[in-house]
Amino acid sequence: MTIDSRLSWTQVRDEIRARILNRTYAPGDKLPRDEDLAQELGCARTTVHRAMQDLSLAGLVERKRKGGTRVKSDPVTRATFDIPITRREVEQRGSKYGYQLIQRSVELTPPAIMARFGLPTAIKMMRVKALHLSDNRPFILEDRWIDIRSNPDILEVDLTTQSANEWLVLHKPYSRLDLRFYAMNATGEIAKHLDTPDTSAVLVIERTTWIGADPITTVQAVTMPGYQLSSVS
Amino acid sequence: MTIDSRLSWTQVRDEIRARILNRTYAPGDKLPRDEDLAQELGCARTTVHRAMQDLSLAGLVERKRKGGTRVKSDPVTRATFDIPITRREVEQRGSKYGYQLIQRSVELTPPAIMARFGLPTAIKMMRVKALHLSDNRPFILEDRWIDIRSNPDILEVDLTTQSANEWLVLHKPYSRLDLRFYAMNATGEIAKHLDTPDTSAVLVIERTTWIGADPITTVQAVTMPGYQLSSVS
DNA sequence: AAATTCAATATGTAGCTACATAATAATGTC
DNA sequence: GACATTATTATGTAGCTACATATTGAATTT
Repeated sequence: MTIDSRLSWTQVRDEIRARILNRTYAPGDKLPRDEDLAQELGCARTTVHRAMQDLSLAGLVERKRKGGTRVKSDPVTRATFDIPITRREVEQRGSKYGYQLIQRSVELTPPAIMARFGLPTAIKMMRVKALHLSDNRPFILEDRWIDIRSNPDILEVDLTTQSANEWLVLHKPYSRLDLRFYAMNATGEIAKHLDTPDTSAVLVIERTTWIGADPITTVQAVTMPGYQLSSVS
Repeated sequence: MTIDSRLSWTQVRDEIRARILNRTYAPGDKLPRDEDLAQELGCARTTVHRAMQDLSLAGLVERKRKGGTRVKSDPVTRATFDIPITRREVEQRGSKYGYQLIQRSVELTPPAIMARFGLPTAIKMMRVKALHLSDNRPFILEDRWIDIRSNPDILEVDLTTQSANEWLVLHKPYSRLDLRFYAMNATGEIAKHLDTPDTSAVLVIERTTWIGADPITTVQAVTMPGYQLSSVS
């Protein structure tokens, strides 16, 4: 867009955002209709619409058909995070990637895993424990459960050389994702695999995916001490 | 849109996504031009454009003017997180919110804080340590630095009753945000304030904001043991 | 008065045109 | 051949029209 021509949708968005932070439109208030704002700012309704969509995505406003647009009463900081494939993450840091399969079995899901998927009863799933290495040092320890009903082909994959992480991300689309982060003290077995002192604090990434209503996989990825996650710019 | 009429942009997006996961368009491949895809799928270029924008935002493809669209070679899991104002977070869990100011001073920024902002030299900033309580139990301990050049009015705010967290979020817009999560062992002073055994693992949220190139504030928020962050659906 | 129906309304979506912009490819000049 | 200039091309943006859809609120019926 040209600077001195009409307003671009980003400019409109910034103007509205400024007004919200100005208290011109206070938290909980109803904003003017798109069309009125468009007329006031001298642009088309589509432009205001685009701006509003962005603000809505950013969590600043809430829109409802007919109901109009209102400023969210409790502002939140919304940020995006990228969780790359572990191999790529290691390689992008300029380190050598390594992978070790620790365990591969078929087991009945314990209650904790059923809870993650929201399953009412226990079923048999494939369980894979593996260690990702960076320059031959432990990097991430993963404990994964895979639903063999929705992914029977995983049984054919050679998991001694290829990580289930990578195979699933590349071959299994998901429609729903739950990601959560928390801290824990590395206990006996985990501390041993990560080669770290007992009770050292580690960041855990828990990732569960479904396709439709069917579970695909859930992983608990325990990162090495000092690991840090940062938002995408 | 009507089901049996033309394709909606979400349908187009899903179709393209399916093809990417199908390996019809493999990682690194160049996708057809928007216009060609539009013709093939029987919709307008704008519709394909919208779909592509979404896929680009989701991190699945990369677009460049003239260069066209290509499938990102290393797929990532992208998720969004909301960091609410602490008071709201506590209240939404149905607990009573409490707040205690621990320290309020003006100090020269140590190297660690300069690094967070990318400052070349040390400057004087306001430092605020405070404890957020949930049902009278420690919930989050924050150690905050505020640039008094860009926020002189913070000096007038009574921080014994109102948290700087809330005041800043409500009154200070930011143009750039850096969020990072990591785990640490609660040390002496932190463990004491959080009323938790020494060395227990805690999740730390570090949040730094700028307006333009100017620093606004940076916080290290140490959460209580067991705290968990989860992605928005 | 309660329930149902229906009209009004604000946002959501699709398609079209026109032009802007950035990156590449082709061309011309020295 | 190296460099600068220009044309080409694919995506990005803005505006318009038309219609879809959800929700509110008024009108109507029971």
